[in-house]
Amino acid sequence: MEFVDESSIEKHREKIRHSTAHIMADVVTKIYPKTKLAIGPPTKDGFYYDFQVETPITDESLEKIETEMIKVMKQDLKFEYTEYSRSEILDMHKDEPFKLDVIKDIAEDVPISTYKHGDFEDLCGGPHVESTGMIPAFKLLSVAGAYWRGKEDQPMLQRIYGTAFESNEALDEHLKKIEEANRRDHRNLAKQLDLFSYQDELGPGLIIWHPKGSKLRSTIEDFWKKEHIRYNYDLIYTPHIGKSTLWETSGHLDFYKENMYPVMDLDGQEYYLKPMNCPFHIMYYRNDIRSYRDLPIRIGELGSVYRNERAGVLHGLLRVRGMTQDDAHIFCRPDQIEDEINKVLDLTFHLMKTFGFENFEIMLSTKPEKSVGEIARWDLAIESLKNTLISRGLTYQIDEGGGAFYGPKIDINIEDAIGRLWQCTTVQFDFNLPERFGLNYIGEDGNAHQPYMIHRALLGSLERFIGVLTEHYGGAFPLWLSPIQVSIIPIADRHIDYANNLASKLGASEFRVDVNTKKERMNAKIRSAQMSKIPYMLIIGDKEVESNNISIRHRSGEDLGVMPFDDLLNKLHLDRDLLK
RNA sequence: GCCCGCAUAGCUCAGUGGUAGAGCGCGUUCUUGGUAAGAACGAGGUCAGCAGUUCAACUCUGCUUGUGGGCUCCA
Repeated sequence: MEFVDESSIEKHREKIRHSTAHIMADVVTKIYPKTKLAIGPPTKDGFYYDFQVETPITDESLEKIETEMIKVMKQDLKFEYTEYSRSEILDMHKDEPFKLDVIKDIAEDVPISTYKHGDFEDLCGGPHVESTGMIPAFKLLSVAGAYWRGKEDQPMLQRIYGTAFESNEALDEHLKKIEEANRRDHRNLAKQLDLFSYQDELGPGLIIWHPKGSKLRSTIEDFWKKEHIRYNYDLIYTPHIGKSTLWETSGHLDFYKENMYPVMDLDGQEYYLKPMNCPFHIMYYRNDIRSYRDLPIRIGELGSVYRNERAGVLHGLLRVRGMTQDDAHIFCRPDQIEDEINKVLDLTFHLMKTFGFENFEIMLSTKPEKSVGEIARWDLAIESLKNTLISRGLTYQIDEGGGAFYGPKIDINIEDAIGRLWQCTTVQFDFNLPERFGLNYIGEDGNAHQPYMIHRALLGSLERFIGVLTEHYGGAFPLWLSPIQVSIIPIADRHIDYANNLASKLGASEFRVDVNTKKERMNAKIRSAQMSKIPYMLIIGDKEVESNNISIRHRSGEDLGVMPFDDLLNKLHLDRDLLK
């Protein structure tokens, strides 16, 4: 079978996957007779089917289910389409509560159909492949829990995930992609590269940054600060706790309390650990009378915040309880909004491209039903966001009603080396806090006006960003980010002095250098540097000492030859500073 | 928070109702070597924690904690 374009292969896969889900449901209902069926749609990468079963389905059961599915496929049963009247359908499904729920949502005048193969008939609009024999390649992947209709107050169902493809080759390719993603998992790489850890005794979602991870992080922080100063931000520092009155004014105690750590009592005053930086930046803004001439004011901080994330959502660096946001709040006049958004986007793309991200997906979220702030402000803000995106020629999707209650926002997802999207950047208007804190500036007319407030985090949080960055590079960071940039490998002990001397000369140019003086053979030292993904290895033996040269090897395996120190330094500078 | 797994040495993992194993790493000794692992010896574990069943629990049961895959939520 050949496919002329992407969309036709996608449609074909949908049919295969949907059909595979039916076959799986067929088998599951036979192995677990009291199963109630929920829904089983195709997804971007495969399919799933949700069941309510009496005994939990385990990973071991998957094999059995697969085996039975293959039998059904071998029988090559036709998928037969039938339309029913509403009363027939309701009667057929009287013992299937979830199906009844689905039927309720189907409009009265629409015909209701099923697809049947063998003796298994499932409520379904199709389409399907012609028969069960037309599933070229499939695999069941995992079992998971899932709420009915994705709502927490609904029953918890058992979900089986699987995937199916038009050929074994395509399936293999997909499985390899999953493997590749696992190979890049930042949690494993963090152990291998000794970047960070989290430990039982500490508490979940709290990160200990090891020296190498800290080096990576501070390199990012230094770069971030330098660029923010260049883009005319004022960087400040604020405390980690604040009095309850602050959080009452900000509204966090009303709307965000369940995410905040419990109250601390001190001298009869209540304090809270901060879940966000905004109120502190506002404290700075409000510390002085502001003129329209002062605006825009851009206040930035690498602000550490603590949030009581629900235990089940924690995940490595990507979801933690203590994190540092690359936060900033911009206070500006209405006529400055568009320019400010433009500048934020300039800075975002500049940072992201420097970190090696080239492709982005942009979401614009508009006013939800429940919201604060005048309509005119919402309209102006949304228009400004749109105009800026359009004038830059950026394509974006609109999430209608997806904004926060306090303002519209742009989220930017970055695409990593293996095509996955990660949400890092968020640019949000806030009509709530300026109102609550009574922020103002004195306008040209001598009257007080409320400033626009834009909240933005570009990397998101350093934790998440470093997690993403680690997976993007598979741990092989570019030179400027590598915790150790150069490993010097003396072949024998008599070369150590030369190696140390070389290390201090490179150190003088601010390269991060390690001299491997272990009692190992050169090959073992190379291997060790290789496993640590150190970009450059400098081999020092008799030949180098005699000729006053250095032998260079790159972690790619390439032998870069022998050169004098000045050439080496130029080469490293070029890689670190110009190719960055 | 909810569903289902998992928890054995610093790391990756075997293992049995009758008081614990490998590889890597670490230490010592020998070896001083040319681009991905030189060799020998040695140290290292209340088998996550607490309770229960049992003559006997690392192994079975329950709870707790942590963690993995998801759901929900989110930087």
